[in-house]
Amino acid sequence: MREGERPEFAYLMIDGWGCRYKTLPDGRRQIVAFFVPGDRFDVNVMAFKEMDHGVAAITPLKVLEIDWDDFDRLLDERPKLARTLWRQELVSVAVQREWTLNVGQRSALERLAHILCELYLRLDWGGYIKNGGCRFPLTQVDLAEATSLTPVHVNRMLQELRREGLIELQHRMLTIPDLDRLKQLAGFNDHYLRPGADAPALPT
Amino acid sequence: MREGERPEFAYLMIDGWGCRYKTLPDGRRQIVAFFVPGDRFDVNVMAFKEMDHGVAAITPLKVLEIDWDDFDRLLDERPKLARTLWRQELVSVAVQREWTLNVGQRSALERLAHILCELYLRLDWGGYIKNGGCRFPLTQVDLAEATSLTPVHVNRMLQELRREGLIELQHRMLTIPDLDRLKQLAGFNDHYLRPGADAPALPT
DNA sequence: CGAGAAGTTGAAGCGTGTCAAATGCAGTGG
DNA sequence: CCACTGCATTTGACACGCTTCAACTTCTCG
Repeated sequence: MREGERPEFAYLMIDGWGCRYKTLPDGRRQIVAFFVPGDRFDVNVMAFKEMDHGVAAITPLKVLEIDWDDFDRLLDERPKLARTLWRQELVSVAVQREWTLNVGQRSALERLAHILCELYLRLDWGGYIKNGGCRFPLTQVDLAEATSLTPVHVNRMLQELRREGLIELQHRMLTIPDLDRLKQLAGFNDHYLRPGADAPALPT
Repeated sequence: MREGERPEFAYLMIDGWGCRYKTLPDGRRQIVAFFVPGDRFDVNVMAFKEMDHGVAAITPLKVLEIDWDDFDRLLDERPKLARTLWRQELVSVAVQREWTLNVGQRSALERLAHILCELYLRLDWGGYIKNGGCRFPLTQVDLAEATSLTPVHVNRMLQELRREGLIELQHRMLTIPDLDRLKQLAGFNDHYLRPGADAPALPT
């Protein structure tokens, strides 16, 4: 799905790795979010006449296509659905704010550490961590576009993380031996990912 | 309102300038969003047990405080309200994505130009531009925290924008003589701010 | 009129980008 | 099974945009 397009359906991400991205007129490209397996659900709807960003698959992607009219009917039939979607979107904004902070204030090393922490936790909560490791299909170019660094520099920083024993990453497999140390380095706090089960305001 | 707190009420921004910000453990600070007069409405709700970010006033702020129970009741009574809030939040994410792009990919000069375009348009739509100018209470430090630059560098870039005749900014007043040229420089596109009145998906 | 906040200036340093080439790896066809 | 191809990763040398630090000036407001 490209920037500027008007999507024909609403989409619900079911499985696979993907990303949202934005580009500048001259081609500079920023990945602004990832989908990973295990994400509860990421609804992709159009609030605009044109998409303000693009969506790309990283691995083959399983998505649910929903007709706009059906979607609309669903919202009418299930009065609580809109609230749930709203709440979901509140989480999305929180994540996006964290990303703004990430590229804005953290050093190259911290940025990578932070993104790895986030992805790792999301995969973990979805049950995708086995023996402390997981599939990790992102290339260094992907990581570069998500962290606003050059692929060359991502490479060097990953080497440093490996040297420090903070990550093992090879052949599209990622292991994090000591997540707490990595969180520490990244200044990572999982607040922003977890809509508290105990938040009183927004019953689903 | 501080990061980590649990707000007692829901808040609706009515008037005045304010910002949302996030900080790192060592004090580095990022402004992740501004409120400006004329914004249709910005609801401040808690989706988390703790706030993932702080909110600060820049000018005196007029806000509506809403009791959580009242808010909840309101959501029940007005089935379409949740949809509206959802839609509103979709705009917020879009704006936040643009900010991620801004600090991630644009040069210092472009970043400033972009943020000025955004604020100027939002003020304009709210009817706050008179004779091509408006009150502009942000300091260079504020702009620095929003653009992830140092105040010193913001200063130099603002001078360059002035030298090029792209902005006039003094005594807390901002004028943009030729918005199109500034947009051009910034790579600005207002897609992300305007939920199309003609978007079919999300009737309010 | 005085004091603190905001804005301005210059010189020097550093984190990350740029460029260019080499190496490794996976899939494909002969 | 191996040569071939294209993409991903790695390495080194050098460049530059932005930061840092520190001092000075100008505003704002009690």
